[in-house]
Amino acid sequence: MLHDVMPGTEALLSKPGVKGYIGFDPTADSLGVGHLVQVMTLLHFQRAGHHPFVLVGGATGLVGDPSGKSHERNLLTEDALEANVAGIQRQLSRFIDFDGGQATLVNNADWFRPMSFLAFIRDVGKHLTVNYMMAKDSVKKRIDSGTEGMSFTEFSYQLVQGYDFFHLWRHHGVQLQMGGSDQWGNIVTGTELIRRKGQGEAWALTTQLITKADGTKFGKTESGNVWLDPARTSPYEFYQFWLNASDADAAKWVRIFTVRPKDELDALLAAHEREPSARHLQRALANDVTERVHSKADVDFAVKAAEVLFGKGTLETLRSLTEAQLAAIFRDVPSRDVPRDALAKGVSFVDLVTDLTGFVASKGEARRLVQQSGLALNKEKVSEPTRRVDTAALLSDRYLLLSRGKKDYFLVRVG
RNA sequence: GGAGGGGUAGCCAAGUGGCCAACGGCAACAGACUGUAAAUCUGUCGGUCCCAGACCUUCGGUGGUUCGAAUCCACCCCCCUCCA
Repeated sequence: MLHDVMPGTEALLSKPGVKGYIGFDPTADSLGVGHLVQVMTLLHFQRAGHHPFVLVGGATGLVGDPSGKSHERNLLTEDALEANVAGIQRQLSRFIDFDGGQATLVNNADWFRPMSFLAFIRDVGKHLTVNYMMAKDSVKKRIDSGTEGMSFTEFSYQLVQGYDFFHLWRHHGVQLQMGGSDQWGNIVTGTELIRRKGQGEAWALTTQLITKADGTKFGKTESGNVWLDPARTSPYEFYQFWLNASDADAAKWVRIFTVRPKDELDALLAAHEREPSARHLQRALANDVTERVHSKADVDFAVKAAEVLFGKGTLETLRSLTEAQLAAIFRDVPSRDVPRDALAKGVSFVDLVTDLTGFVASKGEARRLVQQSGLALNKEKVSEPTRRVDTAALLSDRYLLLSRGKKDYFLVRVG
Protein backbone atom coordinates (compact mmCIF):
# COMPACT_ATOMS: atom_id res chain seq x y z
CA MET A 1 0.00 0.00 0.00
CA LEU A 2 2.86 2.36 0.75
CA HIS A 3 4.70 4.09 -2.04
CA ASP A 4 7.41 6.11 -0.44
CA VAL A 5 8.37 7.20 3.04
CA MET A 6 10.94 9.61 4.29
CA PRO A 7 13.85 8.12 6.22
CA GLY A 8 13.03 8.06 9.91
CA THR A 9 9.29 7.83 9.45
CA GLU A 10 9.15 4.26 10.66
CA ALA A 11 10.94 5.15 13.84
CA LEU A 12 8.51 7.98 14.37
CA LEU A 13 5.52 5.68 14.00
CA SER A 14 6.87 2.99 16.28
CA LYS A 15 5.56 4.97 19.20
CA PRO A 16 1.83 5.65 19.46
CA GLY A 17 0.28 9.08 19.59
CA VAL A 18 1.90 10.54 16.52
CA LYS A 19 -0.04 13.37 14.93
CA GLY A 20 -0.35 13.08 11.19
CA TYR A 21 -2.55 14.65 8.59
CA ILE A 22 -4.02 14.24 5.17
CA GLY A 23 -5.62 17.01 3.20
CA PHE A 24 -8.74 16.74 1.09
CA ASP A 25 -9.52 19.11 -1.72
CA PRO A 26 -13.14 20.17 -1.68
CA THR A 27 -13.64 20.05 -5.42
CA ALA A 28 -17.10 18.55 -4.95
CA ASP A 29 -19.60 18.30 -2.12
CA SER A 30 -18.95 14.60 -1.87
CA LEU A 31 -15.94 12.37 -1.78
CA GLY A 32 -15.52 9.76 -4.44
CA VAL A 33 -14.21 6.26 -3.96
CA GLY A 34 -10.89 7.57 -5.21
CA HIS A 35 -10.59 9.50 -1.96
CA LEU A 36 -11.31 6.40 0.01
CA VAL A 37 -7.70 5.31 -0.18
CA GLN A 38 -6.66 8.33 1.84
CA VAL A 39 -9.59 7.99 4.18
CA MET A 40 -8.57 4.39 4.84
CA THR A 41 -4.98 5.46 5.38
CA LEU A 42 -6.19 7.74 8.13
CA LEU A 43 -8.43 5.03 9.54
CA HIS A 44 -5.54 2.58 9.69
CA PHE A 45 -3.39 5.31 11.18
CA GLN A 46 -5.94 5.88 13.91
CA ARG A 47 -6.33 2.16 14.57
CA ALA A 48 -2.58 1.98 15.04
CA GLY A 49 -2.93 4.34 17.97
CA HIS A 50 -2.09 7.62 16.32
CA HIS A 51 -3.93 10.88 16.14
CA PRO A 52 -5.25 11.76 12.69
CA PHE A 53 -5.79 15.30 11.55
CA VAL A 54 -8.09 15.79 8.64
CA LEU A 55 -7.55 18.95 6.72
CA VAL A 56 -10.20 20.15 4.35
CA GLY A 57 -8.78 22.60 1.92
CA GLY A 58 -11.12 25.54 2.10
CA ALA A 59 -8.18 27.67 1.03
CA THR A 60 -6.16 25.32 -1.16
CA GLY A 61 -9.35 24.42 -3.00
CA LEU A 62 -9.47 28.02 -4.16
CA VAL A 63 -6.13 27.60 -5.84
CA GLY A 64 -6.18 24.16 -7.42
CA ASP A 65 -3.51 21.51 -7.13
CA PRO A 66 -1.66 20.96 -10.41
CA SER A 67 -0.27 17.58 -9.31
CA GLY A 68 -1.25 14.93 -11.76
CA LYS A 69 -3.23 17.40 -13.79
CA SER A 70 -2.18 18.12 -17.31
CA HIS A 71 -4.53 21.04 -17.64
CA GLU A 72 -5.07 24.23 -15.79
CA ARG A 73 -8.08 23.85 -13.56
CA ASN A 74 -11.14 25.97 -13.18
CA LEU A 75 -11.49 27.91 -9.99
CA LEU A 76 -14.38 27.40 -7.64
CA THR A 77 -16.34 30.16 -6.04
CA GLU A 78 -16.06 30.59 -2.29
CA ASP A 79 -19.71 29.74 -1.76
CA ALA A 80 -19.47 26.49 -3.66
CA LEU A 81 -16.37 25.68 -1.72
CA GLU A 82 -17.98 26.18 1.64
CA ALA A 83 -20.81 23.85 0.74
CA ASN A 84 -18.29 21.29 -0.43
CA VAL A 85 -16.29 21.48 2.76
CA ALA A 86 -19.43 20.85 4.81
CA GLY A 87 -20.40 17.83 2.73
CA ILE A 88 -16.99 16.26 2.98
CA GLN A 89 -16.72 16.77 6.71
CA ARG A 90 -19.97 14.89 7.18
CA GLN A 91 -18.74 11.92 5.15
CA LEU A 92 -15.40 11.71 6.87
CA SER A 93 -16.99 11.31 10.25
CA ARG A 94 -18.37 7.94 9.15
CA PHE A 95 -14.84 6.62 8.99
CA ILE A 96 -12.82 8.46 11.50
CA ASP A 97 -13.74 8.67 15.11
CA PHE A 98 -13.63 12.28 16.20
CA ASP A 99 -15.13 11.61 19.64
CA GLY A 100 -13.18 12.62 22.68
CA GLY A 101 -10.52 14.40 20.70
CA GLN A 102 -9.11 11.25 19.11
CA ALA A 103 -9.01 13.02 15.80
CA THR A 104 -9.06 16.62 14.73
CA LEU A 105 -10.63 18.35 11.83
CA VAL A 106 -9.14 21.56 10.50
CA ASN A 107 -9.84 23.86 7.59
CA ASN A 108 -6.95 25.78 6.14
CA ALA A 109 -9.25 28.68 5.26
CA ASP A 110 -9.06 29.45 8.98
CA TRP A 111 -5.42 30.46 8.81
CA PHE A 112 -5.23 31.63 5.23
CA ARG A 113 -8.20 33.93 5.25
CA PRO A 114 -6.72 36.36 7.78
CA MET A 115 -3.38 36.34 6.05
CA SER A 116 -2.48 39.01 3.54
CA PHE A 117 -0.81 38.34 0.25
CA LEU A 118 2.17 40.42 1.24
CA ALA A 119 2.55 38.63 4.53
CA PHE A 120 2.52 35.35 2.68
CA ILE A 121 5.15 36.14 0.09
CA ARG A 122 7.29 37.78 2.77
CA ASP A 123 7.07 35.16 5.49
CA VAL A 124 6.64 32.02 3.46
CA GLY A 125 7.84 32.67 -0.05
CA LYS A 126 11.16 33.97 1.16
CA HIS A 127 12.22 30.57 2.46
CA LEU A 128 12.09 28.65 -0.77
CA THR A 129 13.63 29.43 -4.12
CA VAL A 130 11.84 29.39 -7.41
CA ASN A 131 14.55 27.02 -8.59
CA TYR A 132 13.47 24.59 -5.92
CA MET A 133 9.85 24.92 -6.83
CA MET A 134 10.50 24.53 -10.54
CA ALA A 135 12.26 21.25 -9.97
CA LYS A 136 9.05 19.58 -8.81
CA ASP A 137 7.66 17.01 -11.21
CA SER A 138 4.22 18.54 -11.18
CA VAL A 139 5.70 21.82 -12.38
CA LYS A 140 8.31 20.41 -14.73
CA LYS A 141 5.80 18.27 -16.54
CA ARG A 142 3.61 21.19 -17.34
CA ILE A 143 6.44 23.44 -18.42
CA ASP A 144 8.02 20.78 -20.59
CA SER A 145 4.76 19.72 -22.14
CA GLY A 146 5.08 22.39 -24.79
CA THR A 147 1.38 22.53 -25.40
CA GLU A 148 0.12 24.07 -22.24
CA GLY A 149 1.60 26.41 -19.72
CA MET A 150 0.90 26.83 -16.05
CA SER A 151 -0.55 29.80 -14.27
CA PHE A 152 1.19 31.47 -11.37
CA THR A 153 -1.79 30.42 -9.28
CA GLU A 154 -1.14 26.74 -9.73
CA PHE A 155 2.58 27.23 -9.48
CA SER A 156 2.04 28.72 -6.03
CA TYR A 157 -0.01 25.78 -4.88
CA GLN A 158 2.88 23.85 -3.38
CA LEU A 159 3.80 26.81 -1.20
CA VAL A 160 0.28 27.10 0.08
CA GLN A 161 0.09 23.42 0.90
CA GLY A 162 3.58 23.55 2.34
CA TYR A 163 2.47 26.28 4.66
CA ASP A 164 -0.46 24.16 5.84
CA PHE A 165 1.99 21.58 7.04
CA PHE A 166 4.10 24.24 8.67
CA HIS A 167 1.08 25.71 10.45
CA LEU A 168 -0.10 22.33 11.74
CA TRP A 169 3.43 21.50 12.83
CA ARG A 170 3.85 24.74 14.74
CA HIS A 171 0.41 25.02 16.29
CA HIS A 172 -0.65 21.40 16.71
CA GLY A 173 2.55 19.43 16.79
CA VAL A 174 1.78 17.55 13.61
CA GLN A 175 4.90 15.74 12.44
CA LEU A 176 3.71 13.71 9.51
CA GLN A 177 1.84 14.35 6.33
CA MET A 178 0.41 11.51 4.33
CA GLY A 179 -1.15 11.43 0.91
CA GLY A 180 -1.22 9.82 -2.51
CA SER A 181 2.04 9.35 -4.33
CA ASP A 182 1.25 12.39 -6.46
CA GLN A 183 1.46 14.45 -3.29
CA TRP A 184 5.09 13.66 -2.58
CA GLY A 185 6.38 16.89 -4.05
CA ASN A 186 3.90 19.03 -2.17
CA ILE A 187 4.52 17.25 1.11
CA VAL A 188 8.25 17.58 0.82
CA THR A 189 7.86 21.29 0.19
CA GLY A 190 6.17 21.32 3.58
CA THR A 191 8.95 19.45 5.39
CA GLU A 192 11.45 21.74 3.71
CA LEU A 193 9.59 24.80 4.89
CA ILE A 194 9.47 23.41 8.40
CA ARG A 195 13.20 22.82 8.29
CA ARG A 196 14.11 26.26 6.95
CA LYS A 197 11.53 28.48 8.54
CA GLY A 198 10.98 26.54 11.75
CA GLN A 199 14.29 24.71 12.15
CA GLY A 200 12.20 21.67 12.87
CA GLU A 201 11.75 18.21 11.51
CA ALA A 202 8.79 16.54 9.90
CA TRP A 203 8.13 13.46 7.82
CA ALA A 204 6.32 12.34 4.73
CA LEU A 205 4.53 9.18 3.77
CA THR A 206 2.75 8.47 0.52
CA THR A 207 0.55 5.64 -0.62
CA GLN A 208 0.59 3.95 -3.96
CA LEU A 209 -1.71 5.19 -6.60
CA ILE A 210 -4.53 2.71 -6.86
CA THR A 211 -4.77 1.39 -10.36
CA LYS A 212 -6.84 -1.26 -11.94
CA ALA A 213 -5.27 -4.30 -13.49
CA ASP A 214 -6.42 -3.20 -16.90
CA GLY A 215 -4.71 0.15 -16.49
CA THR A 216 -7.85 2.26 -16.39
CA LYS A 217 -8.54 4.79 -13.73
CA PHE A 218 -9.80 3.64 -10.37
CA GLY A 219 -13.10 4.96 -9.12
CA LYS A 220 -14.92 5.45 -12.38
CA THR A 221 -17.59 3.51 -14.14
CA GLU A 222 -19.34 3.97 -17.46
CA SER A 223 -21.59 6.50 -15.84
CA GLY A 224 -18.78 8.51 -14.31
CA ASN A 225 -17.36 8.93 -10.86
CA VAL A 226 -18.46 6.70 -8.03
CA TRP A 227 -19.44 8.90 -5.11
CA LEU A 228 -20.08 8.30 -1.45
CA ASP A 229 -23.12 10.53 -1.51
CA PRO A 230 -26.19 8.33 -2.01
CA ALA A 231 -27.87 11.11 -3.96
CA ARG A 232 -25.11 10.93 -6.56
CA THR A 233 -24.35 7.23 -6.56
CA SER A 234 -27.08 5.04 -5.18
CA PRO A 235 -26.12 2.40 -2.63
CA TYR A 236 -27.07 -0.20 -5.22
CA GLU A 237 -24.65 1.19 -7.79
CA PHE A 238 -22.06 1.63 -5.11
CA TYR A 239 -22.35 -2.02 -4.16
CA GLN A 240 -22.17 -3.04 -7.81
CA PHE A 241 -19.00 -1.03 -8.29
CA TRP A 242 -17.15 -3.15 -5.75
CA LEU A 243 -18.77 -6.38 -6.75
CA ASN A 244 -17.58 -5.87 -10.31
CA ALA A 245 -13.94 -5.61 -9.32
CA SER A 246 -11.70 -7.93 -11.30
CA ASP A 247 -10.03 -10.78 -9.45
CA ALA A 248 -6.65 -9.14 -9.53
CA ASP A 249 -8.01 -5.87 -8.24
CA ALA A 250 -10.21 -7.41 -5.58
CA ALA A 251 -7.25 -9.22 -4.06
CA LYS A 252 -5.43 -5.93 -3.59
CA TRP A 253 -8.44 -3.92 -2.63
CA VAL A 254 -9.69 -6.05 0.25
CA ARG A 255 -6.46 -5.29 2.02
CA ILE A 256 -6.89 -1.59 1.60
CA PHE A 257 -10.59 -1.02 1.94
CA THR A 258 -11.57 -3.49 4.64
CA VAL A 259 -10.24 -3.81 8.16
CA ARG A 260 -10.51 -7.58 8.42
CA PRO A 261 -7.77 -9.36 10.35
CA LYS A 262 -5.03 -11.09 8.44
CA ASP A 263 -6.16 -14.69 8.98
CA GLU A 264 -9.61 -13.82 7.75
CA LEU A 265 -8.13 -12.26 4.64
CA ASP A 266 -6.06 -15.37 4.02
CA ALA A 267 -9.16 -17.52 4.33
CA LEU A 268 -10.97 -15.31 1.84
CA LEU A 269 -8.14 -15.46 -0.64
CA ALA A 270 -8.03 -19.22 -0.33
CA ALA A 271 -11.78 -19.50 -0.81
CA HIS A 272 -11.54 -17.37 -3.88
CA GLU A 273 -8.74 -19.48 -5.26
CA ARG A 274 -10.82 -22.60 -4.81
CA GLU A 275 -14.01 -21.21 -6.22
CA PRO A 276 -13.37 -18.07 -8.24
CA SER A 277 -16.85 -17.97 -9.72
CA ALA A 278 -18.37 -17.42 -6.29
CA ARG A 279 -16.40 -14.19 -6.07
CA HIS A 280 -15.85 -14.31 -2.36
CA LEU A 281 -13.43 -11.42 -2.47
CA GLN A 282 -15.70 -9.11 -4.38
CA ARG A 283 -18.60 -9.90 -2.08
CA ALA A 284 -16.58 -9.21 1.03
CA LEU A 285 -15.35 -5.96 -0.44
CA ALA A 286 -18.77 -4.81 -1.55
CA ASN A 287 -20.33 -5.76 1.77
CA ASP A 288 -17.76 -4.09 3.97
CA VAL A 289 -17.40 -0.87 2.07
CA THR A 290 -21.08 -0.42 1.34
CA GLU A 291 -21.98 -1.06 4.95
CA ARG A 292 -19.43 1.44 6.19
CA VAL A 293 -20.39 4.15 3.76
CA HIS A 294 -24.12 3.49 3.75
CA SER A 295 -25.74 0.87 6.00
CA LYS A 296 -26.39 -2.80 6.53
CA ALA A 297 -29.91 -2.34 5.22
CA ASP A 298 -28.53 -0.88 2.01
CA VAL A 299 -26.30 -3.89 1.59
CA ASP A 300 -29.27 -6.20 1.97
CA PHE A 301 -31.25 -4.29 -0.63
CA ALA A 302 -28.36 -4.36 -3.03
CA VAL A 303 -27.88 -8.10 -2.60
CA LYS A 304 -31.55 -8.80 -3.07
CA ALA A 305 -31.79 -6.62 -6.14
CA ALA A 306 -28.74 -8.30 -7.63
CA GLU A 307 -30.29 -11.72 -7.10
CA VAL A 308 -33.30 -10.77 -9.14
CA LEU A 309 -31.43 -8.87 -11.82
CA PHE A 310 -28.49 -11.20 -12.28
CA GLY A 311 -29.66 -14.48 -10.86
CA LYS A 312 -31.65 -16.98 -12.82
CA GLY A 313 -34.47 -14.48 -12.89
CA THR A 314 -36.70 -14.66 -15.92
CA LEU A 315 -39.94 -13.04 -16.92
CA GLU A 316 -41.62 -15.70 -14.78
CA THR A 317 -39.81 -14.72 -11.61
CA LEU A 318 -40.48 -11.07 -12.29
CA ARG A 319 -44.17 -11.78 -12.69
CA SER A 320 -44.23 -13.73 -9.45
CA LEU A 321 -43.10 -10.73 -7.40
CA THR A 322 -45.57 -8.50 -5.64
CA GLU A 323 -45.65 -4.81 -6.28
CA ALA A 324 -44.05 -4.09 -2.93
CA GLN A 325 -41.23 -6.49 -3.65
CA LEU A 326 -40.62 -4.95 -7.03
CA ALA A 327 -40.63 -1.48 -5.56
CA ALA A 328 -38.09 -2.45 -2.92
CA ILE A 329 -35.77 -4.25 -5.28
CA PHE A 330 -35.74 -1.50 -7.85
CA ARG A 331 -35.58 1.27 -5.32
CA ASP A 332 -32.18 2.42 -6.53
CA VAL A 333 -32.43 1.46 -10.17
CA PRO A 334 -32.71 4.55 -12.36
CA SER A 335 -36.33 5.08 -13.20
CA ARG A 336 -38.82 7.29 -14.93
CA ASP A 337 -42.53 7.93 -14.45
CA VAL A 338 -44.62 7.65 -17.55
CA PRO A 339 -48.32 8.51 -17.88
CA ARG A 340 -50.53 5.48 -18.31
CA ASP A 341 -52.25 6.70 -21.47
CA ALA A 342 -48.91 6.97 -23.21
CA LEU A 343 -48.74 3.24 -22.92
CA ALA A 344 -52.41 2.38 -23.19
CA LYS A 345 -52.44 3.04 -26.94
CA GLY A 346 -49.25 1.10 -27.34
CA VAL A 347 -45.86 2.50 -28.37
CA SER A 348 -43.08 1.11 -30.45
CA PHE A 349 -40.23 -0.26 -28.42
CA VAL A 350 -37.78 2.25 -29.86
CA ASP A 351 -39.98 5.18 -28.89
CA LEU A 352 -40.45 3.76 -25.42
CA VAL A 353 -36.74 3.50 -24.88
CA THR A 354 -35.90 6.95 -26.25
CA ASP A 355 -38.63 9.61 -26.34
CA LEU A 356 -40.69 8.24 -23.48
CA THR A 357 -37.96 7.38 -21.02
CA GLY A 358 -34.65 8.68 -22.25
CA PHE A 359 -33.01 5.37 -21.41
CA VAL A 360 -31.20 5.35 -24.75
CA ALA A 361 -29.91 8.62 -26.17
CA SER A 362 -31.04 8.37 -29.77
CA LYS A 363 -33.28 6.28 -31.92
CA GLY A 364 -30.45 5.32 -34.17
CA GLU A 365 -28.60 3.92 -31.20
CA ALA A 366 -31.72 2.14 -29.99
CA ARG A 367 -32.15 0.46 -33.37
CA ARG A 368 -28.52 -0.53 -33.45
CA LEU A 369 -28.75 -2.01 -29.99
CA VAL A 370 -31.81 -4.01 -30.95
CA GLN A 371 -30.00 -5.30 -34.02
CA GLN A 372 -27.14 -6.36 -31.80
CA SER A 373 -29.68 -7.85 -29.42
CA GLY A 374 -28.53 -5.58 -26.65
CA LEU A 375 -31.90 -4.45 -25.32
CA ALA A 376 -34.43 -6.35 -23.31
CA LEU A 377 -37.88 -5.74 -21.91
CA ASN A 378 -38.67 -7.52 -18.65
CA LYS A 379 -35.58 -9.65 -19.11
CA GLU A 380 -36.60 -10.82 -22.57
CA LYS A 381 -34.54 -9.78 -25.56
CA VAL A 382 -36.32 -7.55 -28.01
CA SER A 383 -35.48 -8.35 -31.61
CA GLU A 384 -37.91 -6.12 -33.47
CA PRO A 385 -37.40 -2.33 -33.12
CA THR A 386 -40.98 -1.64 -34.14
CA ARG A 387 -42.47 -4.05 -31.65
CA ARG A 388 -45.49 -2.55 -29.91
CA VAL A 389 -45.51 -2.34 -26.16
CA ASP A 390 -48.67 -1.68 -24.19
CA THR A 391 -50.07 -2.09 -20.71
CA ALA A 392 -50.22 -5.86 -21.10
CA ALA A 393 -46.47 -5.96 -20.60
CA LEU A 394 -46.64 -4.26 -17.21
CA LEU A 395 -45.43 -6.09 -14.14
CA SER A 396 -47.89 -5.82 -11.28
CA ASP A 397 -49.73 -3.48 -13.61
CA ARG A 398 -47.18 -0.74 -12.82
CA TYR A 399 -43.65 -1.45 -13.98
CA LEU A 400 -41.61 -2.20 -17.05
CA LEU A 401 -38.04 -3.33 -16.68
CA LEU A 402 -35.72 -2.22 -19.44
CA SER A 403 -32.17 -3.39 -19.75
CA ARG A 404 -29.22 -2.70 -21.95
CA GLY A 405 -26.56 -5.33 -21.94
CA LYS A 406 -26.23 -7.35 -18.80
CA LYS A 407 -25.76 -4.73 -16.17
CA ASP A 408 -27.64 -1.65 -17.15
CA TYR A 409 -31.20 -1.58 -15.88
CA PHE A 410 -33.93 1.00 -16.03
CA LEU A 411 -37.38 0.98 -14.50
CA VAL A 412 -40.43 2.51 -16.12
CA ARG A 413 -43.11 3.38 -13.62
CA VAL A 414 -46.67 3.95 -14.75
CA GLY A 415 -48.99 6.03 -12.63
C1' G B 1 4.04 44.55 -28.88
C1' G B 2 7.24 41.23 -32.50
C1' A B 3 8.40 36.29 -34.75
C1' G B 4 6.98 31.32 -35.25
C1' G B 5 3.70 27.01 -34.27
C1' G B 6 -1.20 25.35 -33.41
C1' G B 7 -7.02 24.90 -32.70
C1' U B 8 -10.33 18.31 -36.69
C1' A B 9 -15.61 13.93 -33.49
C1' G B 10 -15.03 11.94 -25.71
C1' C B 11 -9.30 12.01 -26.07
C1' C B 12 -4.83 11.49 -29.22
C1' A B 13 -4.15 12.13 -34.26
C1' A B 14 -4.28 11.87 -40.11
C1' G B 15 -6.24 14.72 -43.88
C1' U B 16 -4.18 20.74 -47.37
C1' G B 17 -10.19 21.85 -53.44
C1' G B 18 -14.34 16.89 -55.06
C1' C B 19 -13.24 9.64 -53.93
C1' C B 20 -14.66 13.20 -46.36
C1' A B 21 -19.59 12.12 -41.73
C1' A B 22 -13.76 12.70 -42.34
C1' C B 23 -7.54 7.20 -42.13
C1' G B 24 -5.58 5.23 -37.63
C1' G B 25 -5.18 4.54 -32.25
C1' C B 26 -7.38 4.91 -27.30
C1' A B 27 -11.75 5.20 -24.63
C1' A B 28 -16.95 3.85 -24.92
C1' C B 29 -21.25 0.60 -26.17
C1' A B 30 -23.36 -4.25 -27.71
C1' G B 31 -22.58 -9.53 -28.89
C1' A B 32 -19.83 -14.40 -28.32
C1' C B 33 -16.91 -17.00 -24.47
C1' U B 34 -17.26 -16.88 -18.92
C1' G B 35 -18.13 -15.99 -13.19
C1' U B 36 -22.37 -9.48 -13.35
C1' A B 37 -14.21 -11.15 -13.62
C1' A B 38 -9.78 -10.73 -16.81
C1' A B 39 -7.98 -11.81 -21.63
C1' U B 40 -9.59 -12.69 -26.60
C1' C B 41 -12.66 -12.39 -30.95
C1' U B 42 -16.89 -9.82 -33.73
C1' G B 43 -19.89 -5.60 -34.58
C1' U B 44 -21.13 -0.43 -33.56
C1' C B 45 -19.43 4.26 -32.38
C1' G B 46 -22.84 12.81 -35.24
C1' G B 47 -28.40 13.07 -35.98
C1' U B 48 -33.25 11.96 -38.33
C1' C B 49 -36.19 8.78 -41.36
C1' C B 50 -40.02 4.30 -44.76
C1' C B 51 -31.93 2.46 -42.32
C1' A B 52 -27.79 -2.44 -47.00
C1' G B 53 -30.53 3.88 -49.06
C1' A B 54 -31.83 9.16 -48.39
C1' C B 55 -31.54 13.70 -46.03
C1' C B 56 -29.71 17.19 -42.12
C1' U B 57 -25.71 19.21 -38.96
C1' U B 58 -20.14 18.95 -38.01
C1' C B 59 -13.43 20.05 -38.80
C1' G B 60 -12.07 27.49 -33.33
C1' G B 61 -15.69 31.92 -35.10
C1' U B 62 -17.69 35.11 -39.00
C1' G B 63 -17.74 36.37 -43.91
C1' G B 64 -15.81 35.42 -48.95
C1' U B 65 -13.75 32.73 -53.54
C1' U B 66 -15.58 28.28 -56.17
C1' C B 67 -20.14 24.20 -59.74
C1' G B 68 -17.94 22.22 -55.06
C1' A B 69 -14.00 23.84 -48.97
C1' A B 70 -11.92 20.61 -43.03
C1' U B 71 -8.77 21.92 -47.15
C1' C B 72 -8.00 28.57 -50.71
C1' C B 73 -8.70 34.13 -49.08
C1' A B 74 -9.98 38.08 -45.26
C1' C B 75 -10.95 39.49 -40.47
C1' C B 76 -11.62 37.91 -35.46
C1' C B 77 -11.10 34.65 -30.97
C1' C B 78 -8.22 31.12 -28.11
C1' C B 79 -3.66 28.15 -26.89
C1' C B 80 1.77 27.19 -27.02
C1' U B 81 7.13 28.58 -27.80
C1' C B 82 10.85 32.25 -28.30
C1' C B 83 12.00 37.55 -28.29
C1' A B 84 10.73 42.52 -26.14
